[in-house]
Amino acid sequence: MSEVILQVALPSPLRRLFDYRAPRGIASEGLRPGVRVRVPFGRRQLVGFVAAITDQSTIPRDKLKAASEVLDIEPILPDTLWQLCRWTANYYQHSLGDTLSCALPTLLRQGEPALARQQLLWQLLPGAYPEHPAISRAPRQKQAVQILGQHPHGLSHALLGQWGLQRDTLDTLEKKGLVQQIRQSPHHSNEPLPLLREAPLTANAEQQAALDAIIASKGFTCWLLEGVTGSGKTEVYLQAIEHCLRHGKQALVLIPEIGLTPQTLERFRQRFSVPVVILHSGLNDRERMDAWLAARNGEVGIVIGTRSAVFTPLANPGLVIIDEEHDLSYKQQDGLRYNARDLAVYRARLDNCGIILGSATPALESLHNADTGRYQHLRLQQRAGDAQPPQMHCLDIRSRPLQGGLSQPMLQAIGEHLGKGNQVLVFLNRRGFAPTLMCHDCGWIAECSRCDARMTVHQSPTYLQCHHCDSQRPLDRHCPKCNSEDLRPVGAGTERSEEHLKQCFPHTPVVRIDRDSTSRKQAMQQLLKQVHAGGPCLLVGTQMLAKGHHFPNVTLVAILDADGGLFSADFRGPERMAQLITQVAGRAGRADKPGQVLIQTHMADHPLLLDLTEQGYAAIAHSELAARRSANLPPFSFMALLRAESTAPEQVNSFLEQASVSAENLQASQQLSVELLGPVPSPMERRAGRYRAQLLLQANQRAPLHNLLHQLLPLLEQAPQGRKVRWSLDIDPLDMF
DNA sequence: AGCACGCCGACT
DNA sequence: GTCGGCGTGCTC
Repeated sequence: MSEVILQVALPSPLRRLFDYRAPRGIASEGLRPGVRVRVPFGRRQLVGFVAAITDQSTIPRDKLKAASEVLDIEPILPDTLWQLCRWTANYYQHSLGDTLSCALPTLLRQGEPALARQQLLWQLLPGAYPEHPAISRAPRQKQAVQILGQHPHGLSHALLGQWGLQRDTLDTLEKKGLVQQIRQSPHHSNEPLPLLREAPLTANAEQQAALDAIIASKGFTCWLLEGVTGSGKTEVYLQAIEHCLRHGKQALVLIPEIGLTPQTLERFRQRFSVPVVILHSGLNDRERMDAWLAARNGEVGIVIGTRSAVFTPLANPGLVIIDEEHDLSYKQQDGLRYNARDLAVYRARLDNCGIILGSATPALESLHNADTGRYQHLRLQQRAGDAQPPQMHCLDIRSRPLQGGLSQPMLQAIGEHLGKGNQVLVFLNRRGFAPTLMCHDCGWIAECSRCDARMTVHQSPTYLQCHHCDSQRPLDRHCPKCNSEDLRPVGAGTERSEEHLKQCFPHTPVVRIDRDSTSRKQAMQQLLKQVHAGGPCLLVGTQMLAKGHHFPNVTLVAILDADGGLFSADFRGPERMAQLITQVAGRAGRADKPGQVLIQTHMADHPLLLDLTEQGYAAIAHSELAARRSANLPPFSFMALLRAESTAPEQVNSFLEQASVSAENLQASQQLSVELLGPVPSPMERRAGRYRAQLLLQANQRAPLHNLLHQLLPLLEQAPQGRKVRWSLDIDPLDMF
């Protein structure tokens, strides 16, 4: 007589399964892979996932515990999503249980039943009408019947309350047999609604060509929709979604973190009358679970969300859209370090549906995939309404004095645009007043005590802040080295540019948009109100300004510092710089007000800047890809980064050395196809009081890299050195810090 | 990761 | 005398 053994994936960093006996009194037929179980684990109870069911275990009988509870009748995830999670855990070398937990909303992770909260709705029964004799002398009841007659799907108490209708009115009607109460999940709709609330816009030739391609295809296809700013990518998304909905399928839309602007969402809700759920940070646990279940049960047509929404289950998946696919916020930077864009492509493959990656500045990885035919390349090069692309020029600031980060010619250009009643956007990717506080007598620089970094000067209130660990302290009054009192802020951040612009243009409102000025909720919307009013004004801000918003009255974009990207230690520096400048440039102008972009630089003849200003992003992307090819960098090779940190630098080194030796030994028996670079200290060796170093693994093919990692990770988990440091593995790292 | 067990310093 | 520091080991 064989026994039923459950192999359970648990929310723990341990990358293995744990065997349990079936709970007592549970028929084994009720147990299927994918159901949640509550199990005793050490001294606590955990919610795990049945990964497999067998009849034997390598664990001695007396050590096997019985699961305490089966939490689901059906597997909690549809099959393709279950497969996606398994693939994710394997690809990112992460515990399966942890991965599955990441994919579930908090309440389900904690073992709540997978049931949406039911809401009670009042509905008319047949035969109820306002002139019914039973209510002829009851105006309240008459009103209720009238209102309910207009809402055949039913109305909740809360909504009826808005008309001033009380519970007892409805109770009386129920007794008279005119209304009934029904239970329903909040997203449920029981009658087909008209699909569209608003007619689609007329697509131009390019948009139509893209749509034709998307609509014509069946099954899995990945499209790279490369559309310059203002070319109407969103309209293509909307019409592609419409097509998907018409076939009774659901659409999943991923947007970058900062892209969650009310404007974007409003556009979806305005166009479609089908239920749309938006998974945003404002939802509480219950609302999140309800939305998740509604998506899984096929009750909503469209799901919109950020990175983590890639794990939202859909009953009828039909289309996936990744907006601004190059955006870095699709990569999770801790724990399970997945890239939602890459996972979404794999998910679409599993679901056998289409996926659109949209961007004005596609990632080089995506362009390469389009070049090699893995993705279908669709281009939108025309701006709506015949608007001209902005004219870009470099402003050589070598040996020119800067005030508040601004050169004289830049100030002059700003003055000219303001003089014509237009708005100007000043972009500086550095918040605070000044990036450095320096002693004018001896050259001492204020540094962070916990990081290898300089303190940033902030003003009103005045203090020093480290932008790497957030530590703060008051400004020094004397130089600690030479006791001089002549300490000066050097360089300019957004606060200083704002201050200087206010002095230069005292009659023009200056609006600063950065993390500091928008930390309060709604502060951003408040600040932007003035800008959208349309009068002359100056906008100063960091990359927060580069995303999501459009400023039709801005005719000049002033980029104060383009040099950062040219010197960057990271090989992706130029790509990032080109994307950022192109994105900021795209914020400006409209058909009757063409935009101008001025870029301050010390390297006006740098080929990268020349290419960008004269030929645009596509040209840069091409030459950068060529450079990556010859340097054998991604996307022409594949990387994994093993990072370690600890307060004790020698333990960091000893762990990574051990890892390096293990990796070499593993390779000695095979061929040496994975290159090991390091261990080396991280570019910023000390951060928040911890020493950091890394070992880079690089290979020309994915397979050997992953084979090696597969064997290496168990060794690292066992290594005694690993217990003393914090370490993590980043597959396909996007930044090297 | 938790959570316990276990063996050495400053405190009511 | 105890409370508590975090090293080490285990979780089916």
